[in-house]
Amino acid sequence: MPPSKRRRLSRSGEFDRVYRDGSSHATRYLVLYTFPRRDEEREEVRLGVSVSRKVGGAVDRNKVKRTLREAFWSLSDRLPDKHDFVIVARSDIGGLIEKEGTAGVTKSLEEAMDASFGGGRST
RNA sequence: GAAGCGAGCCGAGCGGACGCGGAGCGGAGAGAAAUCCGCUUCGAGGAAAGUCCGGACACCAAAGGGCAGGGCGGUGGGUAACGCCCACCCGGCGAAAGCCGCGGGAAAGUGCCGCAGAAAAGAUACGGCCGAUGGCGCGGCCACACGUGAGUCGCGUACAGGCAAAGGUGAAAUGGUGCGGUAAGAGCGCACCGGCGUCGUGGUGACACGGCGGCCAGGCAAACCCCGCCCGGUGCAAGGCCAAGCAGGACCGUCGACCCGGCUCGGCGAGGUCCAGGUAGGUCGCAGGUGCGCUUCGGCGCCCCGAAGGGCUUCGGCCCGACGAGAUAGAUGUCCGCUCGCGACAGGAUCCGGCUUACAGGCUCGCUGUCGGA
RNA sequence: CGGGGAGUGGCGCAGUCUGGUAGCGCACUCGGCUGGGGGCCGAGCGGUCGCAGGUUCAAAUCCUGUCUCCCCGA
Repeated sequence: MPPSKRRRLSRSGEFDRVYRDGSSHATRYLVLYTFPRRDEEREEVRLGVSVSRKVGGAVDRNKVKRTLREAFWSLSDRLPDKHDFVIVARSDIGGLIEKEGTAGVTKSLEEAMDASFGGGRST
């Protein structure tokens, strides 16, 4: 299992590349963008999270980000190498976390992943 | 006791596992970089919030004068400063403790006061009231020259004149109520109340109390304005350093451009504007300081007390003590066990002092006496 | 993080500076012209002026607080 530290997107250009050239799949609670990187040596998976002010205040938004990251890296077995991902939270996700916690977010994220690149990890 | 009022404080705790951000140490690798591993340690709030004020700090050459512009507004203190705080005064509310108030000037000027109403700011006209005085008319008495008036009385008229109470409008009508007074009336006179001026006393002062005078003065300044005090602009995306990268051209300018927020005086002194092209990375700023707590000393204020003295609050000084967040797509959770009242509002982004707004529940101290009990 | 702007019928806007009547266009309803539709003409319906306090006799307008939305700045 790869460690989860600091595998983050941090530049505006990196986000723009994923939005523009990647593919997207949405559920009621989130949108998952997927972008396969080419021509780079690094094989790691990276994640960016976007939570707008519609979701809530600073406390709520930090909590959504934490929960999304935790759910994402708990599914790291399924992730293909050399890909960048961006998860955009939709405004209903606050209620989901309050009712079902991390498990509900993980389920919603799995739905999006199924639609994006199918079942289990491809060798 | 219930209710109410004021001030201050807390705002989940403990243990375990897995994680997150910073710093330090050790290790892997080759030696200091990058990366990875292990250990230690630190890691959000009373409002961190809204960004409404005030400062620190930084740059604009220095941060200069005048005008314009903006802010504040009872008095006296406090403060680095404030639009903040404290005490007091005045006005309003409450039975009280207390609470609330952008609370200077309307006899410097300008402006506004819709509808209604006679009238909305010099009050005057309008509609009215009066019949004391004069005039006119009629009648009685009186006089005589017998149809006149120069006298007198009564009635009428409203011509001269007197009056400003009543005018059921309005948010507001040149003071209110009562008595006297008069032809009718009127602060015309008197009593009480309200307002103004002046003098005296008390107070640092805002003001308060008392005496006297006289009835002259509508409201709005969160309308312009006047008076007093204060204010240069921009904001850490300020700004300094380093690295990477590109391509130049046109015009203006030391005969003084650009700039100093606007105008002007004055000043600075070499670059500026536009088009095209390139890059939007790192690091410093970035945290121990006008801040907090305790004791003591001193000062302002308020309260208790016969006095000596004491209590509260606030500011300043000395000593002592505590306090290690500094991120940069941006760190505090998840799961399990236990306790209780089952946990609200909500998280740094340069820092500090205030204000305002949001908030489950709880604690401490002081006060009031509409209600109940003894 | 800092700086600015806007909330008025269903929609887009005036009115706010200078306080007393909330107005315009489109849309909607009814009637007329037409064989019918469109179009034109006439009449009508519809607004807590984002919210809460304050000043004033009187507030969409002036003042304070608060909520929402939008724009700009390395």
